[in-house]
Amino acid sequence: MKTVYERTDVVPLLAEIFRELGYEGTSLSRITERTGIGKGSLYHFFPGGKEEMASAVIAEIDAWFEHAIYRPLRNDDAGKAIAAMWTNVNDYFRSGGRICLVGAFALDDTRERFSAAIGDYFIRWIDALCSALMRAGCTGEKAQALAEECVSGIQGALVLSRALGDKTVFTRSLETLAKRLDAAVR
Amino acid sequence: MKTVYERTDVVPLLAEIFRELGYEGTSLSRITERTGIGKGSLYHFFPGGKEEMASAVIAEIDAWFEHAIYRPLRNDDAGKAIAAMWTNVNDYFRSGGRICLVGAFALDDTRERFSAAIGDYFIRWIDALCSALMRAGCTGEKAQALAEECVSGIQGALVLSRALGDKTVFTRSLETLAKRLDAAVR
DNA sequence: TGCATACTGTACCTATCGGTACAGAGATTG
DNA sequence: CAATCTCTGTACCGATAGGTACAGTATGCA
Repeated sequence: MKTVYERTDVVPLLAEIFRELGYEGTSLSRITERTGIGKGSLYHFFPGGKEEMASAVIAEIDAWFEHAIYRPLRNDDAGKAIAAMWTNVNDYFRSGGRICLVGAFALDDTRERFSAAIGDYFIRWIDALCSALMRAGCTGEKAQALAEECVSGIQGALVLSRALGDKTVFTRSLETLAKRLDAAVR
Repeated sequence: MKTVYERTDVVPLLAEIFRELGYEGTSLSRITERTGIGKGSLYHFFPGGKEEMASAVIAEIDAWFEHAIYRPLRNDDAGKAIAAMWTNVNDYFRSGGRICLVGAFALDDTRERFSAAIGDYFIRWIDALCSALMRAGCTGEKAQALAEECVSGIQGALVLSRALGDKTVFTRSLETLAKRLDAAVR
């Protein structure tokens, strides 16, 4: 028996590996070892090699956030979209058990390879949240500051909860941030 | 002419390289390329190889924070120590131009190698800040939450400012956090 | 001055890195 | 059924990884 993959199947598997090992820490042999997918298949789907694999992963993550978080924040009822953001973020990051690939890539030299996509991911998150906050009654300045603080706070919470090996740090941080938005809006 | 190093001279040079390239991204040849220090010297100072180099770097960073930030927070006048923390943090991280090596190591698999030291660095920071806040009049619960929020917030600000390539994100975040502590204390 | 110690450069080792080439297997289509 | 297209496994490539061995050069101290 022999498993046949499509590109679509492979990207999420790659995502988990890049997330855990980082860009430099991810080797083709580790990918094969953990997924069973050989070089032949990998280079068939991603002729650009490792860099294209990571690019595809970032693009998929970006698309998920766009659909599940950014678009609702921009278009739907502000209060509901913000509430949905918190539950989606908590689920996506497995209550602190999963890190943010995009944030991790931003920290080291890997950033140079993907700086445009990395910047975009965060700027669009902040802009979308800012838009929701303004529709909910915040002034532009206040909304911008709060949005930045939330996105930054989520990243910090991921770092700290992983550093301490304590997921409750993440969930607690999320609650604090959510309350702060709530207080600013009502 | 020939430069002769001591271990003490080498550690800060290594620190900057690990910071920029990450643990996996740092190779011995890159170290030699950027410092002029050859393998002979490196393995003389660090017989345990790359892992011992990174360990030494973490230990030095930890010692710096202990001396410049944690100890004052625990022992000196609370208000002054907190104020000093903010300026020291801003200087140390070059207003967002430099990342936190310990936080970066926490994010990927590198964490497994240094988890004890990583956890320690953050737990001691939080404890020290918590102690200062309590001496300044906060209740234990409130102090703990604020301390966690500040340390986490600094990490998030580093991630976000680097992701956006915008140092003002970092300095602005620091100001917001500082004001929040100030408000809680007075 | 002589000797031990601290440091450095070079040559070399094996394992693995990312990447390429390509023939063959399976399914899809005419 | 034949031809085509998509996917896969294997064998390879040169380059570089981390690490070792060791002779040579400074340096500090008696």
